[in-house]
Parts: sequence; structure tokens; C-alpha cells
Amino acid sequence: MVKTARDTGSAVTDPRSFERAKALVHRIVADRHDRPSLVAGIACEVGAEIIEGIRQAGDDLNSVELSRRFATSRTPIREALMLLEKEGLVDVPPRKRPRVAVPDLQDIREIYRARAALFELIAVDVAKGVSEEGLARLRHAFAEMQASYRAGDVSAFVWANVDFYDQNTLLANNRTVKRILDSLLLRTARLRRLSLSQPGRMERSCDDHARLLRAYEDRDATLAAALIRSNHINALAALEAYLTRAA
Amino acid sequence: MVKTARDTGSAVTDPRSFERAKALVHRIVADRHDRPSLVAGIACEVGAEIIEGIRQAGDDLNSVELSRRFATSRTPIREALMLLEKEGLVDVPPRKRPRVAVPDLQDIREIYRARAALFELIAVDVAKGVSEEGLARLRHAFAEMQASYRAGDVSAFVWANVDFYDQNTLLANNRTVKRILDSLLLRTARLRRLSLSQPGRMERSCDDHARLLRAYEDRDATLAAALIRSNHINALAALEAYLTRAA
DNA sequence: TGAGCGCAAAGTGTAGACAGTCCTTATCCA
DNA sequence: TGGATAAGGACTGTCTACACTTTGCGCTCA
Repeated sequence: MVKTARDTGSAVTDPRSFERAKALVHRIVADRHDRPSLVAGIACEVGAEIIEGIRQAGDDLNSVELSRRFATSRTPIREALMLLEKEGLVDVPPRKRPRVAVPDLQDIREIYRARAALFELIAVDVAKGVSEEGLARLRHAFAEMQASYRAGDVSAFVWANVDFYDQNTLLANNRTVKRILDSLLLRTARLRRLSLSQPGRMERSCDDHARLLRAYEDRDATLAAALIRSNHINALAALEAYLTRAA
Repeated sequence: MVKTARDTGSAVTDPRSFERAKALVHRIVADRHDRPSLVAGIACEVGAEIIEGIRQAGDDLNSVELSRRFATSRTPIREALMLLEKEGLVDVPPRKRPRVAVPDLQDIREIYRARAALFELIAVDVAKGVSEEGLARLRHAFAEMQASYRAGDVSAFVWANVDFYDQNTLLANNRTVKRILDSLLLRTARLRRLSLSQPGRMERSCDDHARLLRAYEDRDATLAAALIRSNHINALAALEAYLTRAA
């Protein structure tokens, strides 16, 4: 149907994963305006298709075709694509056809480093002020990650990992940083799966997160910050290894 | 013309400052698509009016009225307002009139902390790799700050300060972090003036930046990171003091 | 007087149309 | 054969129109 400019792994067809992707786009795009909106619905659907690899980097996003598919006029389609452009999922050049954004290696490096810096901020706050209930939630999310790892389910692991970090940002109670991190997550969501499907990556990630959890239990903010940073550096290294090998 | 929900200081009428504000909005909103665009033009104009305080927090942004003023239809107006909403300058509730966003104290705190975390990242990179030419540019920007301080021109100082930090992000060569920082800057641009007009703030800021510059000259990344963090903490403290006194 | 109700005006969200730009393809010339 | 070019179709940016929602105001009734 659409031609591929740069293949970044095969499409995910698991409907549960697709729903998770849609929800992820939704909470960024719809933000606090939680009323159902035509534009937000379109953005979530198309955004999830990009994240799940159904639409590959470089694919055309023809507004006429999309308006037919969603049985609306082009106005809401254009607005939805603008939302996705702001999140870095879509590229809308003036007077030209919108396309699925093609992230380059520098972008990816920058995103991981920015994420690391902001998560350090989060980790310090969590370590300093986490309640027993908060710890329980983190443990629960971590248990999901372990279960997915044992089941060898990369897709489930990715989303469990998202949940784990979500718990962090929620506990730190910082909307601004949460928004930025969510936005950065969106851009790399597609790639995380690739990074984590590297042999040994899930196991290593589990170890790292176990240590982070212990640092939280000990209320050791400095260690937690260092660990969360190294988590990100490791993830980036695995991803870079994959991408350079693929190229 | 428009009624004020919450006054956050008087409007700036200096046309040079207004042009700077417009340019600031432009580089975020138009990003790399540098072709002149109707939507971007409207967004810059309205955005600058918000930053400069010509439109106060809570003011209505009626799309019909704006379309009359810019002699266009409502479609590009709506798109421009959506862009500004993504940057946190405007609030567009569904089915209700768009308004100039009203930042609350928690938002402001979060923004300053996020900025501090990301600027640390930038400072480390700059300190590690800055060339003699880069240092010269930083010194030049700093000299502008000092000149504005001596002239007692808060508005000029604010923009000189923006230039100084711009040099930092440019030298670190990190587009992603630059984009995020620009966006965060936009949200607080209006408030920075208030913070810096506090007695002694400009002088203190000059001292802080002089020390930062020395850290760069010594290629001391750790010190530079610490200094840039403390700059932000100081600025936030001054702003909080002003806002609580005003309330 | 004051709270509740209903109506008119104002404003938003979407549709559909049109002009201008871009892209593709077929044709021409070297 | 290969590269330039022009015509046609495809697509975008913007405009106008319209249905539906919200808002503000005046009226009723206690």
C-alpha cells in the first residue's frame, strides 16, 4: 500500500500492544482535555500505527486518503497530523505531503541523553519522598517486567517498562517533566522494542531496574540518579549497536 | 479591549523587544520549515503579544476577531492557536473560547527545574568541548548582559541573557534539548523580566554568569553544571519571592 | 431581591469547494 | 539510450458555509 523509505523492523500485529500505543498517544495529544474529540481520535489511531510499525518511517500520510478512511473532511485530519508533528512522529513540510518522520542517529542519541537527564531529576525526587505504597507500585511494575522477560515477550516487556517509568513520573508529581518525557518516549517507542530484542538486553534491563528499586528502598537519591542514567546509556548503546549492524 | 484575568505585570511597549519575542516564537513554531507561512506569521504575532504582556493571562483569543484582524479565514487562525497551545502559551479547551494560558506556581517551579536539569547537560558538553571561538561568543553575549545591567535596561538584559543561553545550546550542538529548552523558555519569558527586575537580581545574575564563563575557560564541566543549576535555582527563588509578594 | 429558566447571539468544529503548487508521467530532443 | 520538459493529475492551503454548542442576558416566579 505504502512504500518504505527505511525499514526499522517489522510491524507489530498484537492488538493489545496497539491499544497501549494508542493510549500513549492519547494521553499526550489529548492532555487534560479528556472529552472525546474527532481530532484526538484520528491522531491516536495514526500515531499508534506509526509506533507499532504499521506505517514505516518515510511513508506518505496523504490527507485526502486519510479523510476517506476516517470518513471526515480534511480539516480534522490536518489538525491531527499537526499534533503528531509536534510530537515528532510526523513531518509536515509546507506544500508537500506529510510523511512519517525518519529519526536519525543524532536525534536518537539526543533523545536518550535528554531522557536520562530528566529521569535523574525524577529519580532524585522519588528516592527522597517515596512512600511505602509508592514502592509497592514500583515493585508491581517491575514484577510485570520480570514476568514478560521470563515469558520472552518483548512487546509486553516494553510496555511493562513504560509502566515502570510512568510510576516514577507519577510519584515525582511533576507534570511538566512528565509531558516532556512522554513526548520523548513517543519518538523512541518504536525503537525501544528493537533495543530490547537484542540478546541479553531484557535480562540486563531487569538487573538494572532491580538495583534501582533497591536504591529507592534505601532512599539513596544519588545512587538512584546514577542508576537511571546508566540504564539509559546502556539502552542507547544496545540500540546503536543494532542500528549500525542493520546499516 | 480584552479583560484581564490575572495581571502579571505591565505590558512592554519597546518595539525592539517585541521583535525579539516574535523571533523567539518563530524559531520554535516554524522550526526548520523556514518558508514564510501564514500560520507561522500569525502564531509569531500573537505569541509575541502574549510574551510581551500585551495580552494578559486569561484573555480571550476569539478566532473570529483574530481572523478579522489578520484578514484571513478562521482555519489558519485555529492552526496558529494550536501551535501556541503546544508551546504552553495558549489554552484551547474543546468547544470553548481559546485563552491566554495562566501558568500556576507549580508549573513555574517545574519548568525552572526541568530547565536546570537540561542546561546541566548542555553545560557539561560545552565545558568539555568549547573552542576558543565559542568562548569568544559567550564572552560577547556576557558583555551584552553587563552593558544592559549598567544601563539598567531590564528588557535588554533579558534578551541578552537569552542570547547567552542560546550560545550555550548552539555550542553543545543538541537540537532536541535546544527545542525543549526553547519551548520552556517561551513559557517563562514573560516572568523572567519580573524576576530580573527584582533589586539586585541583575547584578547577581552577572556575577553567576561570570563564574560560569570562568568554569568554561577552565574546562571544568562539574563546576559549570553546578553553577548553571544554581543560576536557575536563584532565578526561581527571586521569581517566587516576587509572585508571593504580589499575591 | 434573587434564583432558575429559556432564548438569542456569538463562537466553535467540520464540511465542501477552489486556487495554486507539486509530482508524475509521457513526450521530445540530443 | 538518457536527460530535459511540459501537460495532466494529485494534493495542499485557505475560504466560505452551516450545524451544533456555549454564553450571556432578560424574564419569570417565588
